[in-house]
Amino acid sequence: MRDALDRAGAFRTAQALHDEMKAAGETVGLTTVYRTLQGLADAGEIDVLRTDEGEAIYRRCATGDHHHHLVCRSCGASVEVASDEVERWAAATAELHGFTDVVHTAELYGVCGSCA
Amino acid sequence: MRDALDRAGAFRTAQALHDEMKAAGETVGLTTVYRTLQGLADAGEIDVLRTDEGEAIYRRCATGDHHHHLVCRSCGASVEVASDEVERWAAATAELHGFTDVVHTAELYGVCGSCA
DNA sequence: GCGGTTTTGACAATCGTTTTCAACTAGCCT
DNA sequence: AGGCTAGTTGAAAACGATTGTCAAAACCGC
Repeated sequence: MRDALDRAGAFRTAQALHDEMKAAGETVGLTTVYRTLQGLADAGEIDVLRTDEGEAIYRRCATGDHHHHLVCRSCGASVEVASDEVERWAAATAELHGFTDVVHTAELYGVCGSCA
Repeated sequence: MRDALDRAGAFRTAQALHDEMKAAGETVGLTTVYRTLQGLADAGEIDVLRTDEGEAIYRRCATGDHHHHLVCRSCGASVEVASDEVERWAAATAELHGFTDVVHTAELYGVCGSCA
């Protein structure tokens, strides 16, 4: 499964991943794909985002550290970006309004150079 | 419907809103709630986010301008925040990696002062 | 009132995801 | 080997949010 995600090198839905694994000759059930993805996500080995339509998309990232993504909405390719600015902004904003235990999401969606 | 959202003053799922409207004595079908919310969202009159679980949550915001949210994960209360820093970061990052037509999301989730 | 359009909402259908459960494996003890 | 147990698998059923269907109800200009 990790292999399949690495092969993709981009964000994929569980079902897309399943299709690709089947196409690659692997015999695996959709249930197992969901289960394994969930496990990897819980273990922090892969990142999970939600599309506008609410579908979960998964990606194996180079680092387990906190970071954000610049995702191509056409092919799913993505760049991992870290940003002190965003971290500082999030922390400052949370404190300003008296919120605690704050986590943040910050993702960029566009069209990559190859797809344009 | 707008009234109900205003009354809530916070992010709500379609179903929660439906419950609250029923409780307030309004007779309205869940279908209509979904339909109306969709219409308002398309018209840019309300904001839509997705929870971690993929559910859509809706909120009537004070401004139609682009902004982000600091949302309480306990009661749904939220603060609208605008940030030049984030806008600049998004634009610069997109350009750096050759992405075009980039939109971004940036939301903060925490626990508000009243709920803490 | 009266035909025609629009809005409504109960219900069924859809779709992503999770659960169930029986079949299958893998390991392990003897 | 043979048998026992625990863990893993995947097909099919269940689930929950959302959307589609369609007939009934409300509205409108006449």
